[in-house]
Amino acid sequence: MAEINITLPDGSQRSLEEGTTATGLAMSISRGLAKAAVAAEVNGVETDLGVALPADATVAIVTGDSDEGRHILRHSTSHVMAQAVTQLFPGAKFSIGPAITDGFYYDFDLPGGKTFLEEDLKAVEARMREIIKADQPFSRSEMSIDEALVMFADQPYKQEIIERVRALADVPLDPNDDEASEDAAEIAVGGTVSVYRNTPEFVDMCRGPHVPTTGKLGHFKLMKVAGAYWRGNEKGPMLQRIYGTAWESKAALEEHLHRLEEAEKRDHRKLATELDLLSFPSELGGGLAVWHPKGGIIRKLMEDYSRERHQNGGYQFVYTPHLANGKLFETSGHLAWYKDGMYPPMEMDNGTYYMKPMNCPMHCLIFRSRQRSYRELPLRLFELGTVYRYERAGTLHGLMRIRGFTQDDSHIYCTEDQLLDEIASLLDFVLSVLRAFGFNDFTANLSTRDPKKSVGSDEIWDKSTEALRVALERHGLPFKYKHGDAAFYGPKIDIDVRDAIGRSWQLSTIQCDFNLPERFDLEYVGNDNARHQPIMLHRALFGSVERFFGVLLEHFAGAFPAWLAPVQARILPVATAHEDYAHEQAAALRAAGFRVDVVEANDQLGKRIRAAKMEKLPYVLVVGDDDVANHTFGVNPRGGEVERGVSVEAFTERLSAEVAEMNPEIVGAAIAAAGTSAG
RNA sequence: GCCCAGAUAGCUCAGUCGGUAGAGCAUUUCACUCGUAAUGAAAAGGUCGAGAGUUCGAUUCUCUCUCUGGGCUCCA
Repeated sequence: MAEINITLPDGSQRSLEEGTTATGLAMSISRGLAKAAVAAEVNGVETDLGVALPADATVAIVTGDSDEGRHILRHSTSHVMAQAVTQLFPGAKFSIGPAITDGFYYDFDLPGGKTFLEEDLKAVEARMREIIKADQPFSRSEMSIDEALVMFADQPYKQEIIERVRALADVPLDPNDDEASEDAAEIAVGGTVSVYRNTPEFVDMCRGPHVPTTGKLGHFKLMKVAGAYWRGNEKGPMLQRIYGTAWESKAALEEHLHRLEEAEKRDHRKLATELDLLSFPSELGGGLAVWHPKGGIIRKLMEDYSRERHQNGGYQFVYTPHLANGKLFETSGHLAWYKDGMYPPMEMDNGTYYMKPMNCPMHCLIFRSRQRSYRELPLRLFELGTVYRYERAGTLHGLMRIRGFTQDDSHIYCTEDQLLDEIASLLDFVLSVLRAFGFNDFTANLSTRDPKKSVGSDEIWDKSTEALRVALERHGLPFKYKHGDAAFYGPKIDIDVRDAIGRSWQLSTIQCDFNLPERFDLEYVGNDNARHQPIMLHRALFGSVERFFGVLLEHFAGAFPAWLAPVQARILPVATAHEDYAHEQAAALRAAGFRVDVVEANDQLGKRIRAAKMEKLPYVLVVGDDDVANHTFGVNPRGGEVERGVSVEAFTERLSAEVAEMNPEIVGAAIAAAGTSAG
């Protein structure tokens, strides 16, 4: 019997009998590995375990607990779901069923326009478990495009995908290019179509690989049903999408479900209600919020901090109205590009007015209000500008997607020579402000031109994209490209931050704009006494104050750091006799610049402490006989141990330090104030 | 905008197979004055999201609208 040589990922070599499969290889290494294996990587290509290994190949066994392995488990589970659905709902048409983050989905079109109900999901899940128990093989075969069309004669969505394969057969596939290529790349291998058959009745087109048998699967849960457009096309048919999650073990599945519960607990909409921060009265209309006092104070602190930093950063403060004549947005081009996203026009005596959907055109008017010199550049205009956008009803989501919101918006006008330095220092500024709010993990995206949705010459786009790239590299911030993701007027850098439970949020943005200066005829007089067009940068750090607040709320799970907490300390007198002392100390702390309240002894102490803990206050101060006698507090910090007999001065200092730690610049003032009045 | 599911007291929810509703917490009052996560009692609190239809009668069934949730699409 001939032998073949296999190289393992660690570089070691093995001799195996010719015809040995990846499963055989895994078995020869260890039984445990064979059990955990879901696929193999042969010479860098993911392959089914059951394929005979070629000679002199480098082979890695893919196990279910790796990212690639989970991807295969999930995708295989989606096939099982499609089989279950076609069995339970004869005549069901199915389209695509990819693996996604944490799970998978499959899109279906049920006969007679039927939709899945909650009970249907349970039935599908039960049938899936039967299929898994039956340990059906996933057997691969390849066929020509014409054969595939016959095989899927009653599956119109599959037919459409096969036709795409045909159309793209001579074109090299670029999975990044568009969705069509992506589908085609999934199933096409060199002009043929590969399919996987589970039973004589059920076969699905797929490039693979898959687990060898359905018995390898099982740690899954169907999560929800949702509508989804075929091929993502709003004008196309609406399919029924079932989402599921799948993992390599029961423990991993449970951990995932637990994470979802934790995320739900810190949902900003839930916390906003529980902590009395803000609400969305239905009387106001969708996507519009009112801020209650406790949410209001946090917002004020965020805005104050932002203003302070901008003032120190060389920005100048401007204010602009919420309404403008439509001609302004015609000039800016926004009316042409985003009319559908703007509130309907108001006809008035001398024209048609619109709520402003952004601040930039007005800032351009400020720039243009008089002749500008190069000596003024870079000119940085800053405004907490409230804008109104008619977000489509189905897209609204708490504070994250809202119809009236406030941007911490700035427009920077500079010369071409200044551009790189300006962007690089802007990156420092952005990250420094984000760090003050407790974020430490950043990644950047560089969005490039979408030729179908953009204005301006290639030269200008190339130049500005290059400027952003160089600035990112010079700054050393790692970044990824998002091709075609830019706004119509120029490329942009987005900053994603990771929150306390690992979720990523897109917050800050820096955008290059060669378009508005042109449209508004902006110019400055250079040192050559000639007129030049400035370059314009748009940037926002929070993005929207509302959204940033929502992200903070979820990041801290409502337990705001001391500098942002609506109430920093609550004093609880043990009994009525200690109320005077409690009020005196509260007044002193307030005079020192802290936010402190008192809850009198009408309820039992334990109950009042519980209430304060539910409000997630940083400090609860209990005062009784000892404290009145010794000028002390019983300090009960959030998440810490109770300390009795802490002197008033020591506590004041501690709170000052804590506030200052998070926010060095603003809180300096509070420390100074505490130093003078607490002594 | 599209698909699906919802809307009952300030909050979280139960309930009415069609006969106008109930709990816990919160609120108010009274008693208790207490040293670190729920003292007891009482009261008050609802056009059962809005409008229309069916019906002797609608919070309940039907339709429309508004708002909300999960997705899709979109996101200057």
